[in-house]
Amino acid sequence: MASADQLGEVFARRPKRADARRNYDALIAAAQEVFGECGAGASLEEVARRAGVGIGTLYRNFPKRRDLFEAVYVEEVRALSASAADLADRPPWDALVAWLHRFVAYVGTKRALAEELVHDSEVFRSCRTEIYAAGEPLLRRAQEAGAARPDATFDDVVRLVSGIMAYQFFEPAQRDRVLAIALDGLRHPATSR
Amino acid sequence: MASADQLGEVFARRPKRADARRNYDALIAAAQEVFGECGAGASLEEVARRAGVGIGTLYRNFPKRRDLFEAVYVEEVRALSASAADLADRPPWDALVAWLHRFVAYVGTKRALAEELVHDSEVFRSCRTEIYAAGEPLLRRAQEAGAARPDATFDDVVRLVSGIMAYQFFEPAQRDRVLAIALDGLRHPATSR
DNA sequence: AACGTAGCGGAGGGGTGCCTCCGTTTGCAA
DNA sequence: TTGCAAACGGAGGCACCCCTCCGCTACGTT
Repeated sequence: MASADQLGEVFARRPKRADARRNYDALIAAAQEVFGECGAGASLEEVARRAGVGIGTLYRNFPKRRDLFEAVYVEEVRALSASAADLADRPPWDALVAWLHRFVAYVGTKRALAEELVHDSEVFRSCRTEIYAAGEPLLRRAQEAGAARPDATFDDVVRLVSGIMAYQFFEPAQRDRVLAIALDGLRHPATSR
Repeated sequence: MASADQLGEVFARRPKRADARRNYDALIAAAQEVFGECGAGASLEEVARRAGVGIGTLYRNFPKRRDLFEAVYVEEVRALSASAADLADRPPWDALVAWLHRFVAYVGTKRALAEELVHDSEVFRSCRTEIYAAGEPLLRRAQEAGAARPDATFDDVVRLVSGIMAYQFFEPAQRDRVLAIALDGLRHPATSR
């Protein structure tokens, strides 16, 4: 699979020596934090600082800004896509909703990142494929079971949910209420209520 | 009304001398452009440059970064809130949907701005009040007519719609499809379909 | 234990943005 | 027309960031 190749390729860039690997991982963790807080425009020196690592080390591991973006992004995608597997035994609609809730958590901080990468990045395309491979069957299953409206594409659903959740909700109850409205719209007309 | 006071106050900051007024307006127009393109982190010198004005002039009119944000924001809000009036004669549901479409256009580029201002700004709160004053009656009317679900607050609707639209849609048809799904969820259960 | 090398880190040059300050220009009232 | 206060604009000081380069460190091997 082309997508697996791409993701594996990024993964394979991890260094082998113990200290180097530690730094690499610390950098990705720090980048997740910093990008989450400051968006894609965040300072790389801040990332290095927070990782407890010299700026030189950052640039050796990630020569271009985009390389760091990609590595962070791939890390997230791997986790999300893996999480689709353990939903197979749930009822179709529940499985879809549960996965979308995880998707929401994933997309929350990664918005800015995605927008940065969306411009011609092979890796980004692979990640999309990966996510779609994980989530699309869940939607199809719900549609085949008559639980979800048949005219919605998976891409529609992704945009529906991820957009809503990108906003900060100070009140969790409201977040659920809004998501519920959206999901009601996604339900199959005959089935809803 | 407290909100009108606040908005009027910002409005009153406009300079009186003809050349100064021209520059002030050019700055706001340029800022709308630049913030739309680059987000809230955009360079103020770029704004001045694009307005064809010295950086000093920018800082005299808007001593703090936030002042410029507020002025741009207030400008948008005035337009949006005014636009609710000419929907009064449409059927309740149609009026709501039409206004939400305008809201979408408004919110598209102002996302970053809003996030910047949301942290303790009196003016921002006034703008919220202003928008809610314009939009909330439309929702209430639709709910009273039995066209919209009664458990949704106006705040819910704002978040539902604005979140979705914050993403760029390359295909307008998809944007409409996604919005339609969300609005279906907003419809009253008994009325939908 | 000793060594070769992969990896480290931060100094530093270049660039950009923020904001202030002040000599110059210009609108407008008399 | 003239005068002056209001407004202009950009030079410049400061801060931060990007990225490169190279002398030093310490990992893992023998």
